[in-house]
Amino acid sequence: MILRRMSELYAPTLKEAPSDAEVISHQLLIRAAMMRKVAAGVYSFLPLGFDVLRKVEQIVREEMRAIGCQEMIMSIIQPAELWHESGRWDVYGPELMRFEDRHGHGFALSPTQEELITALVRDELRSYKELPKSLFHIQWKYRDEIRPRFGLLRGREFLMKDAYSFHDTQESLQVHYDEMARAYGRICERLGLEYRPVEADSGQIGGKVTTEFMALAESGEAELVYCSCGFAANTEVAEAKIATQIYEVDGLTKIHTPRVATIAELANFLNVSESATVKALSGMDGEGNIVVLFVPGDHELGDIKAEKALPGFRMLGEEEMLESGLVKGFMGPVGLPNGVRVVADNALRVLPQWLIGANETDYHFAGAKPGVDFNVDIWADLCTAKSGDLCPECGLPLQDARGIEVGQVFQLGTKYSVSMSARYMDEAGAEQPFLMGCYGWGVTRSLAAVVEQYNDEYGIKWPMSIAPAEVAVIPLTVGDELVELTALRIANELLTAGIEVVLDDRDDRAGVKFNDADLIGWPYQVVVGKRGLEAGEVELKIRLSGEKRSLPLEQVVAILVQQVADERKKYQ
RNA sequence: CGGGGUGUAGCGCAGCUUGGUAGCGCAUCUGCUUUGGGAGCAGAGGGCCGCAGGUUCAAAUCCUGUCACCCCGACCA
Repeated sequence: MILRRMSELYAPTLKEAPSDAEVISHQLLIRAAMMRKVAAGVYSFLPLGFDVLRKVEQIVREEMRAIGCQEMIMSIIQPAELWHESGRWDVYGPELMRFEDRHGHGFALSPTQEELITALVRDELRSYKELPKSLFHIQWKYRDEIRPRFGLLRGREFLMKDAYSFHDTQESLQVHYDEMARAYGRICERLGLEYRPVEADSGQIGGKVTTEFMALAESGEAELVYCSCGFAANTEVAEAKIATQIYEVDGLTKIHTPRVATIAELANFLNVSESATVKALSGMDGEGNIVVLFVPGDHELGDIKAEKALPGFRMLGEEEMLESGLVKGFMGPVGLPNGVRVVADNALRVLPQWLIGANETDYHFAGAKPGVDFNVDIWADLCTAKSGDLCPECGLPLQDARGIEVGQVFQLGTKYSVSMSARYMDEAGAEQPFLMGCYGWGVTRSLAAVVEQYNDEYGIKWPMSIAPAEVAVIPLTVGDELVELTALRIANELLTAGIEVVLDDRDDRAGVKFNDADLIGWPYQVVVGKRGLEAGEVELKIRLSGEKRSLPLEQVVAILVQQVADERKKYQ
């Protein structure tokens, strides 16, 4: 190894963050000279950021290889035919970045790699004897996001590890899926991430069984609920038990509620909690039927759940509501226009009387009884879960958190192998479609997630496992030969001991070096100054804990070697 | 895509209402001083005021278009 010198390093740090950087990881990665913006959602990595990126990548690589997943690399450029074959050229939508070559042939920049890998193996992976097989690569991905934002957290270009596995039995797929999930847990731990594996929706990728790995962070775009028993799920899919309250009256009672058109107003008007009310929403299912959905008043309809219950579902606009004879703000299940279907959330099954709109402006009903005053056509799980709802597994109240999705594992089943005719020959000589799994990990995103969790007012506090260097040696008092030589000697001895060192030999004032060291986030900082040397000491600062202590000059290298070794172990 | 906002030096911003020589802080360069928490003084360089039209004697400023970037966005219950 060669000693890295700050005087030669291209690391232009900034005092101020660019005005377009909103979240802390975006601001600090720019300020600490880790990266620079190229276009909306597109970034270049500078030397420091590149080193971090490579380290994250290496951890992911090691964990994949450790479970027998083989590394390869596939092209970013994919021919349109493959996407036509899987049917996703039309389905994937504008997020797919498309282009044509000079002959007018269509191509896409890969947003994911199911098509390419399936095409790659289908002709040559032919026998059950060769299964299972698991392959991965780490490659740039392109998704033309509607609104790129939050720096690396939602970019249009991002580095991703994606792995694909091929199996002949569900048991084999399950075994590998579980191995992957455990490997993902280890990656989180080696990156120092506080995380939770959560139940999730499989979205555009398809498939049924899936788990998301969430790095906990306030800036995260995903909401999740979790329980002390270990249950955790994305609020989009969590099947929480929702408690409702009864607003009890004697028989169906019409209440005059002038200008009380919202749940908050209704609860306030009758002085009851929102959970004692029932909320109505109007929409249209995929076949064009008008539907009215009912959920507990203190809950929100979940898009994904609505889509699951009523494929093709969408909300009605105001004009459509008028045309359908629905009364905005006062909808209810009693006295709906003919042909309107009633869909209700499962939580309302146990509510014997509903407090609900009367389908008449300025009126509500109390005591509306399902099965008596009206009928429910479909019961379904419709609500987005939230804190206070009860755990579906143990019944305790759930807590909520926000998270950054850093990885997701899927059991795809035969979705792509069927659509793309990828088959093997089984023991009986019959052709069968592969059972497939796919497993994504966001490399650039997890780098940002680490910064979201490891920062303070001064800058980044890298976990040692991915810091751009383990120790920074900082000579103060420029021009003092003893200081400079001592710092150089310490740096070289550390280097010889196999430690990654950077020497801040810049001709700058102490304040500049201290501030840059904290901003960049070197885990260990060794300060060599004239004052300390006169007492035979140098100072060690540990960025993560903020601890500072003086060390005898002759012992500093030995102590650091031990400390670094201990710190490394925490991330193995 | 709809709504809102912003484009002026590498970065952060003022100037625009009321048209009249392009400004400030940081950064950069030179010199001197300074040197344990983002130095001081003196000097210097750096601008297609996003782009294209238009109005005007005159446009960073007013008008039209366009591009880029940023923020918000089912919500009737």
